Amino acid sequence: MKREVPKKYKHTDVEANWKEFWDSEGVYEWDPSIDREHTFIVDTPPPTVSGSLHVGHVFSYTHTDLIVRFQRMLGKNIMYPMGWDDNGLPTERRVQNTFGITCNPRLPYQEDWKPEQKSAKQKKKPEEISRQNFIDACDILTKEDEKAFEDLWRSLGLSVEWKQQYATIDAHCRRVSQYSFLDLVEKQLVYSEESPTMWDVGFQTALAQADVEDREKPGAYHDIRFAVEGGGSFTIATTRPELLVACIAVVAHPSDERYQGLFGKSAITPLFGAKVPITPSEHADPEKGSGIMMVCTFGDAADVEWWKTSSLPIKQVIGRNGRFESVDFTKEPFLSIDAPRAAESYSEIDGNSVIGARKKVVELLAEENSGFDESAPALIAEPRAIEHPVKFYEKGDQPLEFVTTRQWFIKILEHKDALLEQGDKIDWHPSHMKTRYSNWVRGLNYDWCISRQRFFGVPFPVWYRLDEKGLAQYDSPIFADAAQLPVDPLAECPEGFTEEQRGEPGGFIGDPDVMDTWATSSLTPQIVSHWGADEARHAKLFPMDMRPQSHEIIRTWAFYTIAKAWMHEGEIPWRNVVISGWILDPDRKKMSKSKGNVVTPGHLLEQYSSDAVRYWASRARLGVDTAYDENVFTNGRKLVMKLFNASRFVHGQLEAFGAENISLDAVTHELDRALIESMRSVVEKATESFLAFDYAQALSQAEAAFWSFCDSYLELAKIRAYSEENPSGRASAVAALEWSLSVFLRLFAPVLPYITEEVWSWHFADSGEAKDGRLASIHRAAWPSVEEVTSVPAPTHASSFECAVETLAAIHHAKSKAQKTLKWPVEALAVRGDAGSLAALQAVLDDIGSAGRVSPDAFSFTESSAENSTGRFEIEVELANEMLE
RNA sequence: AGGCGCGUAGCUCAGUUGGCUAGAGCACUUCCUUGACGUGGAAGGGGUCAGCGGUUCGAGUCCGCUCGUGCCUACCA
Repeated sequence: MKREVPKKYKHTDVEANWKEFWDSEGVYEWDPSIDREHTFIVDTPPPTVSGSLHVGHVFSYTHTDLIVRFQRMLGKNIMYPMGWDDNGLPTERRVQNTFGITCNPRLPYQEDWKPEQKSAKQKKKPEEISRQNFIDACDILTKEDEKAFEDLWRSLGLSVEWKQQYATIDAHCRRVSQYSFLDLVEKQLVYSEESPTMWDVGFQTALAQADVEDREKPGAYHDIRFAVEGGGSFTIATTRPELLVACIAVVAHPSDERYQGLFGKSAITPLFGAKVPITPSEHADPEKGSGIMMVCTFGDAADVEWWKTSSLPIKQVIGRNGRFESVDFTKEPFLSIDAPRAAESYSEIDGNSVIGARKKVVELLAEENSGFDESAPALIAEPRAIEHPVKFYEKGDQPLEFVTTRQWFIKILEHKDALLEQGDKIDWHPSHMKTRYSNWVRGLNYDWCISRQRFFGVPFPVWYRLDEKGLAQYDSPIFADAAQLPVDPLAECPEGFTEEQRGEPGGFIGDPDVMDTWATSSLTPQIVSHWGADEARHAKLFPMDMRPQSHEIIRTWAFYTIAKAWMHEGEIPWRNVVISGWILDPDRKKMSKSKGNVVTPGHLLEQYSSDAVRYWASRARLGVDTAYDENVFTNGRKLVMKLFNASRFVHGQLEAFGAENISLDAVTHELDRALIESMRSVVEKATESFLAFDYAQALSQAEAAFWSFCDSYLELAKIRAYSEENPSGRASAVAALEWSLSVFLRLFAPVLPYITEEVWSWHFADSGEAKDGRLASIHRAAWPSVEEVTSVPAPTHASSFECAVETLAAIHHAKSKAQKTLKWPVEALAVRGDAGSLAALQAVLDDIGSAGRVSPDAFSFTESSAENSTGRFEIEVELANEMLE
């Protein structure tokens, strides 16, 4: 598109214009007819559609776009899709709050139902709706956000292929996710099991190891005396006295001298009078506490591990809601030697939360006769306060408990080695990020629990038969057929059954759970490739080239994606992982919504321009955290303005000379050849950096070269460039200017897509080759290459450019020192230097003369072989007495 | 407690496999102005490269230790 050259640069106009152009011309479209080898595929992170994006998102998404734009200019067919993550808890909560609804998966779908904004009063009594209606409501709400996100991405100039969009809760993603589950069933990589699992009592759902984090919390050691059957006692220390009722054993280290006499005997728990074995176990640390400890089902992960290797029963006292459940002390496993007394004690805590129960138990333990040995309190001292790590669901606010429930798991523990190997096959940028992956895989302790007791998400394509008594037959689930997907087992019935048989003895029930949101997110490559639906497309798009993401989700998104790709196809999902750092606030804390220190990007794009914001992002190397600093936006804007002004000047010369007369064959002047020589090296270095995903270095190289081009070359060559008396010198300068500008524009195009496209359109869009019948865009132009100037010889003297710059600098210095304008004429200029440098200098003397206002006869040269400490030359400048006309 | 980073000018950061007098931008000081650009240009001040020790002809760069800082993982009796 040919554009008039504006006098002033108004980024808002320019950006609006080109944004529209790129879209209407399909500049960023993926061409399905091109083969894999010439295609570059990105596994774009689908942003969570809840609330708003902040500068941290702008930062990392720009990094991806830089690499994509570079690859596109290398001639690659680009697949750069965009997804929206609207699956899972954040959306569930927001839809509930906005529409005052709640999901009841047991309700039937109502076709004509529409969500409405509700008053605060109405929201107090949320309307119950079916799962599919809830998903519809989510669609409606997230669509608005997605539109806002898309607008921002477009403004920022992300060269996304907007025809390739997905949302993680849409039918396509649900199908892929369920298809993945069925494939894992077939490969026997998934199983369901009733076992103690990490459980959030607030959200009332099972969790996976990756969802859990440690938080430092205050706690207290309680020293509690246990009686020994047949006489005697010992003291354990615990931070969880409320779990005393769930104690199944007492253990000490086998080598611990203090307890040798107790092994094999039974202990009697205080308050509840349960007889539990005293056992030697490596699990106990003699150094810690009293060296002897109680094992409860379940206080922590160690208890679970220990219990698994024992043959002891489970004493599940904490229910799904985190409250203490009723217990019968007259029967196993809770059988007490004094059941009435145990029941009386327990009546105090039955139905309490963990916190309430703890308080009560401590009070009870402090009473006389609380133990079963002698008439003294079992709690033998005041609790000792400590700080200790406690496991929490990362989105939760109550400590996790271990609750025994039936869950689906993906087998990852037995495949650690294979998954480590897969990690090795991928190139990580920066490379040390692979260590985080490896550490995580090595440290895994649980298979991947993928079922969640939530409503909004991808359901399991599974039903269970009910026997005559109405009990579910979990051992022989009925799986959906791949052709049925996506399926909602609570709304649809399995083959061979009718809806009337749902929940009836001899009938069936649907699996009520939904999958972990990562079970779907881990399939983003397969979602984009249409795995299982379009094998030809899948073959063209999988595995991908690049996964951009941040480092805190290596343990989740990267790990799960690698695991799924390996399980389904024995492949790596992508060849490169590209990790952006974080944006830190001025106090060097991570910018995040929860900390309330976020900066939103809208006004920055307005104020500084999209190019300037992209410049800011482009300066940060991969994996490096960056402090938020608005000065960098200003630098970016200055670069944009400089490009605009320098281009305006060059364009003026090209117009005046006549575009049709410009030829690289005319580059005969020493200075111009020296410029092109230096450009060759810039192009090579920038290309090398970009190929190594180091866009920041590529930018820094291009930028340094460009400012030097403006300050030195343009100053030296400008007079010759419009001198009509010197046609060959002029032709040489104009051709050098044209090529150099085209190189700079293309080097900056990935970083500054708007200004470069704008300037490109003034001159180069006409000469550039239009592809596919589309109008030429710089973003479809070829990445600059030294091949373009093979016809231009190297300069005669390798140092002529440096000699010119040094001499001009000396002239400027003299004028600056004398506080004169740079246009002040020079009376005499004496240069001392070695013969080679003097020869190089003389080859470019005409330009120095015109730029420095030195007449040809004012120069004098003296050969000197002496080494000079400050430069190539010793230069004496004598200024004229007065400014000439 | 282990692992991985980081510590260079007042601020934000470069510094490639060890190699001339350690760089850039911003900020600061002084000056220049009208034909690409004051959103510009020129000149200048400012650093015991966290500290200590080692290898080397030579260390910001390699090795060891220490300190500070951040993240990841672990630690729940």
